Amino acid sequence: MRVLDHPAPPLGLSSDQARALLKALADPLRLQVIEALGGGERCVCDLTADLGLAQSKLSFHLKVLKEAGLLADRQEGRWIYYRLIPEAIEGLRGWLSALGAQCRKPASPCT
Amino acid sequence: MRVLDHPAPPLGLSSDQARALLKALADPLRLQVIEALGGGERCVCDLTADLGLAQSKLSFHLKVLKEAGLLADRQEGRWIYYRLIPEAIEGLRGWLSALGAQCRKPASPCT
DNA sequence: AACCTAGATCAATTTCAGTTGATTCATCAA
DNA sequence: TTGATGAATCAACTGAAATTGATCTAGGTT
Repeated sequence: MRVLDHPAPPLGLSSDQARALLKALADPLRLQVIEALGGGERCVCDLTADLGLAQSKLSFHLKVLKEAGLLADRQEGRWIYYRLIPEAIEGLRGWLSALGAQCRKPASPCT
Repeated sequence: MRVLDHPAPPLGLSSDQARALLKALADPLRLQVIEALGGGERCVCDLTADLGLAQSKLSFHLKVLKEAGLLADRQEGRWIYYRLIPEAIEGLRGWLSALGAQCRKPASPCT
């Protein structure tokens, strides 16, 4: 299930949606991919070369990122171009801001 | 190494720091902990009870979150209180906003 | 048609994070 | 001091996710 397929509960991700995004991002290789795509759309062959990865390895991680809703792809002839979906990142940012909001009050001391 | 121990490169997290935070957050149990602490500081015994976790299990995850720089703890008698470090969340948000910025340009077609 | 290349997929393995239960440590009470 | 409790730590186990190399598919080319 794609995280962003849902019409979206009014606005703002559920915990689970956020966690899926976090998990997808929390891998060194995938983060490199994300950062590489931060500069704009790229084809798989370029990514493979730039990151120096085995083809099946990259393919695996692209799939994970795509299924998480972070990437979209598009075919053109025999090449496939991947790009970031900025709304996914934006959604995660929004979710994070809800977290930090009200956490500064001290504990009710423990009995 | 604590992610937030560094005086911090001017402002803004490194990739590695961001990844450490993402990884720490990308676990269902740890996310529950974070959300539980969103309401304010809590002692471990309360968290254990609220989340219905084995003690060593919670302890393990608290450690992960603390080492990632997301939580701080404080001892009071025999109890230990944990709280969120909102700056960590804030830092991650900032890092995310840098990502989505310029990713909308199409690929330079692949040769 | 035969062939080549970009990329996805699959099965087998490896790796590593999370779980479990036991043990240890420290603080407080009797 | 002894005993009890809150919490961290450790070693052994489990399982999910990543890596690897091979195979498969589809689009182009000749």
